[in-house]
Amino acid sequence: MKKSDRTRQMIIERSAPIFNSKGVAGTSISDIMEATQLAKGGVYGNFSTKDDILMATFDHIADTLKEKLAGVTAPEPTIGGKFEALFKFYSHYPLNPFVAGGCPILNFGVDADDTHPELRKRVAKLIAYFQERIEQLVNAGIKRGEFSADWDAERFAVKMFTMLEGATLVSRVNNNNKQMKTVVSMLREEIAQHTL
Amino acid sequence: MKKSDRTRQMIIERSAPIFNSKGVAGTSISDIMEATQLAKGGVYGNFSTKDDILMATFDHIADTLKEKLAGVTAPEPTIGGKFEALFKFYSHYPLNPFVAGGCPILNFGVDADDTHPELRKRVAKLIAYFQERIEQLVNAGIKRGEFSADWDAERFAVKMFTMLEGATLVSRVNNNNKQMKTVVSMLREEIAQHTL
DNA sequence: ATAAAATTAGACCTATCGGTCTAAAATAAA
DNA sequence: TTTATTTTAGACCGATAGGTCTAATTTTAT
Repeated sequence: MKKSDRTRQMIIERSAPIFNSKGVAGTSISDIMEATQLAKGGVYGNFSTKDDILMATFDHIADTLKEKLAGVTAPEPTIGGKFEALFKFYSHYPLNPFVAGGCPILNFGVDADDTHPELRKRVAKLIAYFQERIEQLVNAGIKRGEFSADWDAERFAVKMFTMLEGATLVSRVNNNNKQMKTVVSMLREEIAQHTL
Repeated sequence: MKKSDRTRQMIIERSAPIFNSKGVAGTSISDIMEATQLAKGGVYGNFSTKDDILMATFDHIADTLKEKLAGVTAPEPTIGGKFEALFKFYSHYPLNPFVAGGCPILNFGVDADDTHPELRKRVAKLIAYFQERIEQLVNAGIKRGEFSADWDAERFAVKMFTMLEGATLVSRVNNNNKQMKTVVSMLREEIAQHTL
């Protein structure tokens, strides 16, 4: 592996928490220079524009999110267990996110919707990915005989995802995980109602 | 009323959609100069800093939101009717918000949580206000005999608020109200389940 | 109508923005 | 180890950022 590949990756990793905390417009190249301990030439030798860094960073964050959440559910043998693992994790997610600054879907989604069509599309794809995973989980649970067959997986995916994102917003603004815990407990109930 | 009061108000009103769309860091004084057709002196004669404009603008947006939502529910005599009016309204809210740029709670909340403690607190107050209003609505419905007495108003307020905010995020990122409509239909069901 | 007060235009200030470029330094190939 | 290549530092660029200040204009009160 070439040196520049490692440097590129280092820049991406250190830019992630900055973009995620301060937003796209709020993040400057000098923020990135400081975080990476590189001079301007070091940064622009690996990326052509700030937007180039942004997009590469978002893609990296998206991959990280997918991996980490897969890691949360993977050890559990049952679908119910996988949901429970997700809930345990989400209970403290708003104040302990993977990437400093909170949920990247929330942050980049809000940032991009009026200002950056290409980024907006990538956030949309990431949302679709997570909602599909929830849906697949429910359907797998039905097939395995854990959940009742009449449960509407798509609607539950929408409910769970919107509640978790909304609770992340509220919990971060309140600097307090209380409402996320309330949301998780309600989602748990809903799963229990459909568990055979 | 003094001239400066009117000018101040005009600056606030025209700054609102800019801050709400482009974010705090993404909004420049020259954006505000262009929107108000004022020169620099005209802006800084009425506000001392950009942050001063921001805070006054947020307070104005908060008042607008409270008034507009009160206006949606006011004409309905029953609590069920008030919820139904809210749902009708929210069904197309993400792509037709009061203030251009989407839901200010979402936008300013995400913007402020890591960067602006004072603004963060004001967003928290606004969230609390809306959640309390939902709670009061449920409790009023119980007292009026519309809803079953065992319904937990506080938990429903958290569920409804987080779902609506999450659905606003998703709908704006998708540029499509579909998931908001799904969320509204699920909230309708939940209300129906508690309606006597 | 006039004088006093409030308001505004716009030149100006320094700092920082994103980005370019070249010479030096570090790396990789021979 | 020498050479060719890649990578980096940092001076430099024009544009724009937020903010100040003064002279001129507009409002308001008399």
